[in-house]
Amino acid sequence: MRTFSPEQIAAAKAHTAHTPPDDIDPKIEALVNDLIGRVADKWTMLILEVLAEHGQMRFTQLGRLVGGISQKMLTQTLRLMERDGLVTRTVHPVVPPKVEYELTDLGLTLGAAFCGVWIWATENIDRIEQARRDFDHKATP
Amino acid sequence: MRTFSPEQIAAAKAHTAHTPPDDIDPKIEALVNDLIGRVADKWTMLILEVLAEHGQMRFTQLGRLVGGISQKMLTQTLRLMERDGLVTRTVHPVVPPKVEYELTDLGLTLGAAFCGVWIWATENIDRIEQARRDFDHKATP
DNA sequence: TGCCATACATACCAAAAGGAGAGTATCACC
DNA sequence: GGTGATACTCTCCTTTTGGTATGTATGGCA
Repeated sequence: MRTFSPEQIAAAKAHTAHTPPDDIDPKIEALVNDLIGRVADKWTMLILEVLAEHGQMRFTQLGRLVGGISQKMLTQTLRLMERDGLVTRTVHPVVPPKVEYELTDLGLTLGAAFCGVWIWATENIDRIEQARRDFDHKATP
Repeated sequence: MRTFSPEQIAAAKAHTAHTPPDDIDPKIEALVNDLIGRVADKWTMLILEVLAEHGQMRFTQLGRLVGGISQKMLTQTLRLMERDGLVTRTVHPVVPPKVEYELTDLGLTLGAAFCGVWIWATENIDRIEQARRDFDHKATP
């Protein structure tokens, strides 16, 4: 995980920098909220991470590396990601079947964007666990 | 939405820059994955956004601004966010009750981290909708 | 003497998510 | 002729999620 090149991270930061985000079109906003809901999904994020780390990969291997994902969820999530243009799916017509998945440019930039959240989580996990302990302690003294 | 100060964004970017993310402690990784699953939730993100935009706010008003959220989900999500140390909850012992919610520093930095994803979504929504149209077109010609 | 406002808690119910397991197609290999 | 490998799909079932509707406490106000 967290394996985005410095160039990718720099690109993401450049985006963040040059956009003064102050539009409030309600229609766009709804679309964006939906999109975020779609993309901020557990399996989507984990698959994104594995593909960013390992590049092109086959179905079963991908499932192993993600860990704890059922075939159903893996297929489903990969299809949605393909539909959104985040991954490419190339079928090699051989027997036994061989299908390879790889991130598109769009997928890579999304991975870079999520990188900030991932870093936030790794950096603040201690504070959050402490906050939880405090909260639970106050609740049940 | 998208109302983080330039300083916050700069801080988030600084984080992204100085951290060479190459640890692979499996225990930490699991914790981080859980945390992300917790935090990358639809209502959490929307509440975060509203609080970042408007600062301190009361329960009912917050619900109105988030839009489309039930009382149950609002209470539930706010409790979880409070437990994680993302918001403070101050009860004014008056009648009728008055409770105010406000982001903590931790909440603000999380908002800043998500900012990149939000910007990614707004910038790429057209490409994604196009990708979806292409995909659906190929599926049903 | 009601009635209202606020910030919940609680109970019930419908819908959706997601896991387990079996089935399928095809060819190579033993 | 039977077995195995791969990438699925399909069905059944359980768990989770989330909405609605209702209850509650309290004091000011008409």
